[in-house]
Amino acid sequence: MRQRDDNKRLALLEATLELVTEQGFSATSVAMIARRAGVSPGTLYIYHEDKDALLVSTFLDVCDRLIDTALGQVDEHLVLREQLRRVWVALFEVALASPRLFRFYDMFSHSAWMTDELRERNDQRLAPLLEALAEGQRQGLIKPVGLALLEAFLFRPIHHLVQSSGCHPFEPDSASIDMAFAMAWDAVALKHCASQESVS
Amino acid sequence: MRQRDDNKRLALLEATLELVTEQGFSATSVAMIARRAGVSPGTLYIYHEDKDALLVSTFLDVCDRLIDTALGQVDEHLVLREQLRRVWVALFEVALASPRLFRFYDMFSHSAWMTDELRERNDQRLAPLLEALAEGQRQGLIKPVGLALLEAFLFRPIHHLVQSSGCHPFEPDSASIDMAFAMAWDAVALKHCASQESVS
Amino acid sequence: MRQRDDNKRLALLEATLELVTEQGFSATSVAMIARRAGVSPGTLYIYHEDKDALLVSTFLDVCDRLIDTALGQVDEHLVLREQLRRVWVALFEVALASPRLFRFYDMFSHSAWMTDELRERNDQRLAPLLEALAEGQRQGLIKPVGLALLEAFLFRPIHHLVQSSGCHPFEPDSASIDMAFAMAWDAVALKHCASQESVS
Amino acid sequence: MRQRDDNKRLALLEATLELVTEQGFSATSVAMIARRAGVSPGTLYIYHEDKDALLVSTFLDVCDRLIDTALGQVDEHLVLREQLRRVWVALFEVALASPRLFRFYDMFSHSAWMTDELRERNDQRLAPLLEALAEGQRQGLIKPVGLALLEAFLFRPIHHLVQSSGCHPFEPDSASIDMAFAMAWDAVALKHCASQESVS
DNA sequence: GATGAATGAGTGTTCATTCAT
DNA sequence: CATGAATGAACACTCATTCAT
Repeated sequence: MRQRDDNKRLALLEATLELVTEQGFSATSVAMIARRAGVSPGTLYIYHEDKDALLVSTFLDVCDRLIDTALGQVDEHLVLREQLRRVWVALFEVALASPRLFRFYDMFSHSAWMTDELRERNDQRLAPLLEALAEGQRQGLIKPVGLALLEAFLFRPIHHLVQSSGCHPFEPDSASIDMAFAMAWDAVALKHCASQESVS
Repeated sequence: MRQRDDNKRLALLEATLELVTEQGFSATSVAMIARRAGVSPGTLYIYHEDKDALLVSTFLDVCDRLIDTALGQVDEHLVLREQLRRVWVALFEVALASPRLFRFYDMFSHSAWMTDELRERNDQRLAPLLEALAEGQRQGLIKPVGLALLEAFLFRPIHHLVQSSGCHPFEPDSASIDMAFAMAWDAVALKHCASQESVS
Repeated sequence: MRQRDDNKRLALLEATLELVTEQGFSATSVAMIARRAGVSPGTLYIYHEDKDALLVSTFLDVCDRLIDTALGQVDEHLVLREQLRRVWVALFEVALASPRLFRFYDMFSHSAWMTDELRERNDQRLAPLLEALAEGQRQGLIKPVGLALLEAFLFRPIHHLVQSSGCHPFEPDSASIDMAFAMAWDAVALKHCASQESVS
Repeated sequence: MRQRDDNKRLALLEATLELVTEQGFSATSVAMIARRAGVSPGTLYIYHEDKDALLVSTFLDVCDRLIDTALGQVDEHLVLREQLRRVWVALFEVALASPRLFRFYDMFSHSAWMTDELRERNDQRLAPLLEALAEGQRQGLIKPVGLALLEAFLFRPIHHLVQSSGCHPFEPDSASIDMAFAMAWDAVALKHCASQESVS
């Protein structure tokens, strides 16, 4: 008997990621995904219950790759600002290497497949980062506002910038990323005059 | 594709807006839209060339309602900060009144139907607002950064906050909106110590 | 706008009757039925919710044709034995004219689609005939036994005989039918010696 | 298609019997049968050439169990009427013990898988019983009619009664079975007035 | 012999679109 | 202009069968 092949599982996730970001959810058929993954349509259903389950699995895989990238930079020995800067840099680097990751994440999370359950799962996986922010608030470094606001100004802009969609391009070179992060930091930091050099 | 009955045209746009935000693009069939709008599927094709054209028309309608809301607050006689604050407040008000507007905008703009052409059209419609920002940069009020960055920190967060999606709710009362706007302003403003009271 | 076409509805029922009796339920695809009926697969779904509903509708149509044939012979002015004889003759005639009718009836009624609800419906349609039998029992003409037994000996044998399946052929000519009916009558009749000539 | 493990062979037949009577032929997949039998789909093909062969084998197994039950009661030392009565009683007992047997028999024999070849095989297996009837005809006990008619009134009603399908239940207790058999006997017997007490 | 992953043709069903009325 | 019946290609999914292990 053949063993279940992890290569096939990954090939299906990768094919889904590619095709959905190229053509969109509705234009991507199960048959196309199977062909691109090099398996037959029937095989797809050994690894995934149905098309919806495949999309969700792909989303979870994408989320984990992004979240692992971010969490890999959380290091309690560094000051908060430096931790966050490294998270930013790491995410821009992964966006350069695999532009589809953020694209798929955004497509899925704005689709009708997105659920609160999935949102909560990701939030829990991000707990170390969110805890670092909470600690920053307790230390008076971060504005004492709700998590929704911190997310909106710290993380959301990343999604906008890495897709650099449309008319106003953003070139993610080292200097640009530093400037972008400085703006994020200004938004969330409880500032003292001395810190103003962040924009110098 | 003559347009005789404007009621029917609007009913179709409204039905599309409702159904797509409820069920998603792929789960929304032309027949469902027609039924919700109170017309027959055949009639739909008198007003719209095909399903794609209907989705794009709905998107343009949604964009115009949001853009008009924003532009309605641009008033050269006010200082830039106040203009932007009014834009923020107006957008939150419209989000409360018609939550589907932002939801549809985000769903569509992250879908495969979004094109650079559409993005550019919206940018041109937003010209007065973008021009006000450019003037602010010339006056040394706004950080001298590219438009992508200003968008990312001034407008993107609004989309995040009005959907208040998921675990971290954002209650858009007057105080919360002011605080949120203060963060946006801190992100983009070229600050002097005196302005620090924005977070007080 | 086109009107719903009763010819199409009937053509679908007839095509189903033909194909199922020729090939069986599982070997008969929806596409085959549609082609035989001269419509497209999609059209089938305008007239029937799904394949199951089409099969049930065909069954009901078949039942009604058989039941109407039988009930057409019920005439209170005739003695019971003559009424039943006419029912028998009429059913054999319809079996000769449309052999598929009994074949489909039996195939369906022994399949997993058969339900008590359908059985009850047919029983209610047959009420006049069953009532005549009950009256016969009150008059001492028919053995005072349950309906299941009367059915088993009066009607079930018809199904067996009209299909004349297999090795022991039954030629439904006038004399044979009369003999067969005599046997059915002997089974259910509360007999007196005088009636013995029924087998003469 | 070697047979090594007779347990597996029997488990497959039993699983087929159960699933087909529960769900019908088309709803019963090879994978379901294998799972119910506790083997893998591949193993099934060691014991049976394909699905059709499995169904036919199950049918033959069911036929043999029913035919053996009937033939076990044929005893030339008894008068014909008593022989037939014992056949009836035995078949009702097996129907009570294994209701699926008659159900499967009827489902299969009304399906498109039924062939004249199978019918003939069963007929040959039933030869002793049919021969007893022929002998009865020669002795003037049984009406001198074709085998089709004798089958229709002697055996067909059993199938109807043991399934007791639908609205008119038949309780197969000893008295009811005797009454039912009396009706069958009346149908086929060449009667003399003296025998009338059968309905007393 | 036994397994179950793999296959791909085939299924029932949907749906954007057309067109006779 | 308006209708909704009709279409048929395309879809997601199943399943009898094979075969590498």
